[in-house]
Amino acid sequence: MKDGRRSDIREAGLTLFAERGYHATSMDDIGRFIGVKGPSLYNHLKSKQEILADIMVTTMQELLAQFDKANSTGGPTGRLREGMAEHVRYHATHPRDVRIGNREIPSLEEPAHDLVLSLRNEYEGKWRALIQEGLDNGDFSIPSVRIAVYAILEMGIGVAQWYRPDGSLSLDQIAELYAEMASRLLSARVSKSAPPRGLPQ
Amino acid sequence: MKDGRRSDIREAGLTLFAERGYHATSMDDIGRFIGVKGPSLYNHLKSKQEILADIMVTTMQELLAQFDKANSTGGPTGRLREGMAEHVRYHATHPRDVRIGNREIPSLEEPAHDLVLSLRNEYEGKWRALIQEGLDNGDFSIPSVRIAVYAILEMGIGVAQWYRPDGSLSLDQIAELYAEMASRLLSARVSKSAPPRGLPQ
DNA sequence: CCTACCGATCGGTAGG
DNA sequence: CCTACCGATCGGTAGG
Repeated sequence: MKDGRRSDIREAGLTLFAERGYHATSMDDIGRFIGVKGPSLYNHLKSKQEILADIMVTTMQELLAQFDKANSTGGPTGRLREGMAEHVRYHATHPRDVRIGNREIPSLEEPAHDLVLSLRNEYEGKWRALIQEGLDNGDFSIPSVRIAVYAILEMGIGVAQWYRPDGSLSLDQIAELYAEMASRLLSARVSKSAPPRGLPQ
Repeated sequence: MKDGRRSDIREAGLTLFAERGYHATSMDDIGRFIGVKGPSLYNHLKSKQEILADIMVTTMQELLAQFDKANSTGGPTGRLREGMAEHVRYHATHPRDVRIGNREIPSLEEPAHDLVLSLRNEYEGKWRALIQEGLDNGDFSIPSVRIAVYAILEMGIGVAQWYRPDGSLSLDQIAELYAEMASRLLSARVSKSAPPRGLPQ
């Protein structure tokens, strides 16, 4: 059942699509990356498009699953901090997936295109619900839930563009810093259940 | 001197590169957009790459010029608010340019590729200087200037993806909202020179 | 501004 | 897994 070649091809697609883009990567390029000729890839898949769809759908499903874990218990302030930390951790540790996910939407064909868009909407919806809840119970203060969600998600996505594992801040420190920035952005009240942990400086 | 066709071609490139991507747009597509055949374009330019380079270099130069105007006078808090409002206004009103600028960097050839990267560095450097100044004089409080700059710029860039002129908030209201979010993110002290203007709700 | 055409490259198939 | 090859499409040129 486990097809090792399938995951080799996926890995090659992740690297090459992220570096050059989908349309600038040929099947020969992908084959060369794993040491075979282009046409040999068709023993493991039906089309180039299949590689892209697999990457983009799986990425959104993983992101949703991670968020659900972080968003399961506690009040809005604590869940905001945990959710943001997880959002940042995911983007920092999956830079190729995220880069492709934000860049190749026009390159996706149906039905994967619609599926990915609906998964993105689902993810945004979970965030809207969380922030709306905090607004309703007085934990947060912000003029527009929708715009706050855009701002918070977008600033976390950016981490994928600059994070390096050998940087001066650890991933946990960076995740905590973004959790703090998201809290400030919403003027979140300090909660007892999730006190801010120590930040550098 | 004014070659009307040149700006027609640029406009076509803006629309098509933003929608489909550079490599997924052919010279015939661009020609069709302005009502000529693909080969006729070569009377006005030397290569497809020239269209992309023109778009990306001009965009970064405009963004830098806009920032310099907004960042010219006052203390860090006021300049932060004005700079952020202008950053957001530019991204909201140039969605195609910005989308191309953030997506087609790998499609750019030298020397334009290096030029655009250095213009981006210059833009980030101006923001770092502004925030460092506010940190030094006690207007701002944030553990990492570099990460705060990434977060602030990135959340403003995101506006290009969702802003519509016929939305419920005006562009000035949106710009002001982002200026407020950036201020909160930096825990900016309220300054006398640039009091927060009225926000919706 | 056009038609005709070039060499190169593409995704994918045939056949072994 | 390979070689050989297909039809289509690409950016760009020639020549008018």
